Amino acid sequence: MQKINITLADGSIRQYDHGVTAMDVALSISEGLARNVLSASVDGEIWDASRPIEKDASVRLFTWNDKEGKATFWHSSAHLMAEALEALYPGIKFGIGPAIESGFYYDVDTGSVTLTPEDFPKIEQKMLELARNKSAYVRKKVSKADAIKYFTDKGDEYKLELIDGLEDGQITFYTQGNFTDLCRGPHIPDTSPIKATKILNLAGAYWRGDEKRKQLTRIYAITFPKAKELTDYLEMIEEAKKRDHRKLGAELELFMFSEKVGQGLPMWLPKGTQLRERLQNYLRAEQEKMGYQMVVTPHIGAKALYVTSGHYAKYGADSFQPIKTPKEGEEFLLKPMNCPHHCEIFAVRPRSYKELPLRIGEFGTVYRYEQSGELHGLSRVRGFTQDDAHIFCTKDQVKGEFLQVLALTTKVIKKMGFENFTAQISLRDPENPDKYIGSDENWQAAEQGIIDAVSEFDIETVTEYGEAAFYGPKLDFMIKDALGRSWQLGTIQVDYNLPERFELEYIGADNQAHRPVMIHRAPFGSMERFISILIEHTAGKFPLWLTPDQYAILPISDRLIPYSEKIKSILGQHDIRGFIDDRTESIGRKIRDAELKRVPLMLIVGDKEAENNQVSVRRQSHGDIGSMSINEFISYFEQLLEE
RNA sequence: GCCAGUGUAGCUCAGUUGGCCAGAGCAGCUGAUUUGUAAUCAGCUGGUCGGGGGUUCGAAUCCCUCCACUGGCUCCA
Repeated sequence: MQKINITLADGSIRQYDHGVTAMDVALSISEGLARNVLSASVDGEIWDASRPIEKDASVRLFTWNDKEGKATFWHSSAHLMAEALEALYPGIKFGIGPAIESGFYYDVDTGSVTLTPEDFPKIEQKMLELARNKSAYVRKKVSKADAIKYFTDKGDEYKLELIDGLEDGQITFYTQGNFTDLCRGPHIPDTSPIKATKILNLAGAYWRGDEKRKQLTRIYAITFPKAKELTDYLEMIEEAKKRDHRKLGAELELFMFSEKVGQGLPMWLPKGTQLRERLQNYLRAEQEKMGYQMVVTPHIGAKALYVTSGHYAKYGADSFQPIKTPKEGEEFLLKPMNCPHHCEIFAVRPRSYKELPLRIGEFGTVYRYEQSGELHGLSRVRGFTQDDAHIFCTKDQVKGEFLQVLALTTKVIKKMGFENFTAQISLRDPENPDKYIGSDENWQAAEQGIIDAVSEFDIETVTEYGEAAFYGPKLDFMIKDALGRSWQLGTIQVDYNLPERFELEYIGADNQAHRPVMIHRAPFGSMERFISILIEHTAGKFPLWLTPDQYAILPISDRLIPYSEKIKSILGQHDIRGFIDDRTESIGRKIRDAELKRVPLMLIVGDKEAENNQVSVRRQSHGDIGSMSINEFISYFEQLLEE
């Protein structure tokens, strides 16, 4: 028997018989490992653990603890769900059924039947019942003709369309139990590890993502190898619901919406406004240290401005339509972007190279028409404020400026308590050049500028093609919140195009006119979206420096109100802000309400404290800290502020 | 915008197959209580049941339509 060399993840090389499977390899290492292997990669390609390896290869084994192992597990679960659906709803047709970040979905055409959440338990039961059969996932190569015949007989036009796009000789089917699917694989060895399952929700999804085509029913679900993991997952979902910024925003009176004002138009209540302005003040101060200058521009601009910038051609039809002056009929647009205004500020007078880089910042409120179905709390709205700035610089300065923005952004994100973040480099889609404006040379220069700058900065990056803005490539910051969910935050964009469109120039040292480069950047992205993420990340327990009320003084009885006022005034002199709960309520009640309002520090004052010039300190979600003098409290506070 | 779902008091929710003046808790108001580390007690106020139209002797309940919200899809300068 011919032998082949298998290189394992730890770099060791072992010899096996020709045709060995990853499962055999695992078994040769340990039985426990073999039990847990879900899939493998062979020379970087994800394979079934049961697929024979026919040449020297480097093999990695994936279990539930690997991202790849989970993906295989969920993909196989999608097939299991499909089998269950076919058993319960004969004639059902299938679109695609991939694994996603948490779980999987299958797009199905149920014909005349409409699925509802009441159907979920029976689908779940059927899945578990089928899983217990320990059906193997069997891979089979099929010819294109046979594949077409199979799905023609079955009457599944979606699969036929998928097959149409595949090459003969590359088509594989997978069968488990009574269900056969067109599938590239890989799959887990058999259905038995699928021990817990939950159908999560239903949604409409266009076939192949095309809104002109038929809408299928997308069934989202998740499965686990252990029942406990499902319970934990469902608890996490519950926790996420509790932290939902729409719920907390209303409870903490941060912001509101009103039907009368209009969809997607948030209004900031006093507490939310405090929070937001504190964030802005912080960012403004950081930016001013870095040489930014603030400006203010109007909320509307002449239509011609956006024709010049190219935004009108690109988005005009899908925007709020122009408003007109009553007599002259001149057209103005609600400002969807600040950059054209800032370009005009640059052009206010001839600029010298000595002024560059010129960093123009604005907390600019913009209005964008978002489709009604897109609106979501504060994270997707029609009127929002960007923490925007545009840096006008020379080509030689781009890298340095980009690095400065990277430094600013990471500093700000860390200050907000996010530890876990990565950068996504968003480049052009090489297959769709028409989506973009500007010359190839400019794009190349801009893309290379980003890549060069980021390579010098210590940050984990991923590159995505087709995610660039229409006028230039971007670097987007992705953060992970306390529940492990990913969010896109701020962005940095290098732009050679707008300066050209606005014919911006500066006079160089050579006394010649040159075109500046523009960097667009917004560390938070928008105040609205950022605050929505911050609320969910902190569950409403904002950092002490940022929170609207830092303390609540809770007098035990009404006669302690004068003493409470004295404390409040002393704390005010130290820039410590808060309020007195002067209601005639029990102390238990006042504590409960302050806890629910997420007030970080509660100062309970009774006769004892008043006699000794003390306060009894209680920390939100920590409990009783003990009594201390007012000065001691101030140092305690300042110490907490440092943390 | 599309698919599915939801819409009862400021909030959370009850309201059997259509049938007396639509209910509760919390919040609010009034009064009493002056309280020691997560809800003091009592009374009261509050709803054209999302808007409009229809079916019916009778609609919160059934139908149509519009609006908003929720979960997705598509989109995101």
